[in-house]
Amino acid sequence: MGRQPCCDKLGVKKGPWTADEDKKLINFILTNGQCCWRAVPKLAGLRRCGKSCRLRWTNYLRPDLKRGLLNETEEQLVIDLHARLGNRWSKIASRLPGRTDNEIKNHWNTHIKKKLIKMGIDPITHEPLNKQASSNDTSSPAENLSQPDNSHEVKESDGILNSENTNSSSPPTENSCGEESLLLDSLCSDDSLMNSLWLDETPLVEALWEMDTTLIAEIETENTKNEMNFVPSWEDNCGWLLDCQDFGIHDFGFNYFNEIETIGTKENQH
DNA sequence: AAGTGTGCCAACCGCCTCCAC
DNA sequence: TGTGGAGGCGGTTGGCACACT
Repeated sequence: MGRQPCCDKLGVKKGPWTADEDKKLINFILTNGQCCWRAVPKLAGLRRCGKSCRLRWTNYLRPDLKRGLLNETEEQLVIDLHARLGNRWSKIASRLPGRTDNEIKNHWNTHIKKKLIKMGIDPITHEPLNKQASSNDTSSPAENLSQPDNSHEVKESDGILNSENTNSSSPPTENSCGEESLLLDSLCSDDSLMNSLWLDETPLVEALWEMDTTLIAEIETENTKNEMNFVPSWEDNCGWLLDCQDFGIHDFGFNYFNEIETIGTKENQH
């Protein structure tokens, strides 16, 4: 006997989520919090698999999500992190507040991959496609990628990033500027952070957010006219709901959210 | 205007890891 | 220590929207 499916396949709905289903799921999560996804569909009155609910929530409904295309800085960060971490999308996503692993994965496959190939860089190894010609050629396109080192296939058991030996303290490239260089500087110089990524230390998330907020402050000071929003507000993140006519936002606006939250808080206090 | 091709992204699938028992 | 269940993760796919002919 094989493992039982995560949910009863019979009667489980698949395909795109409807506004009503979204509403139910949001309602339930805000009231009860995220726990026991398997039970969520039943308790929330959804004919969905628990996994599907979790995915829908984490990838689409979570209020702290940032929507829209990745900006250049984020893209650069993704490239750099990918060079070090490989296809560990969830780890990469943890470095980009408001972005999901799925979103980053999609963006990588549809945009960045092609971009890198166009630039003559192997998106898998991050080495120039004609690497043999000049592995240390500073005029190679790789320069534009903040010199992603070739040691991205770091042995996890080492516990120490090989990149430490290569470019961890190297100065930013001349092409880097403004917020990009700030982000990348921080990334390159923060070896302990990268080690944490590999060691899966629990305080990582907090550390990352701390670092990001520091960066935001720096970046905003640096360029107040820049429209980057690393930590969008609740309204920013939920703004899309307002744009969503199908959502019936008249009866499911922020007041609704707040109401649910209040109820949830009260209930949790019991 | 209609048909076809391409790009994009939400969602699914199956494997892996973690943890409780 | 072994086993099974639940959640997490990464790869893949289906379908919609837009561009092109």
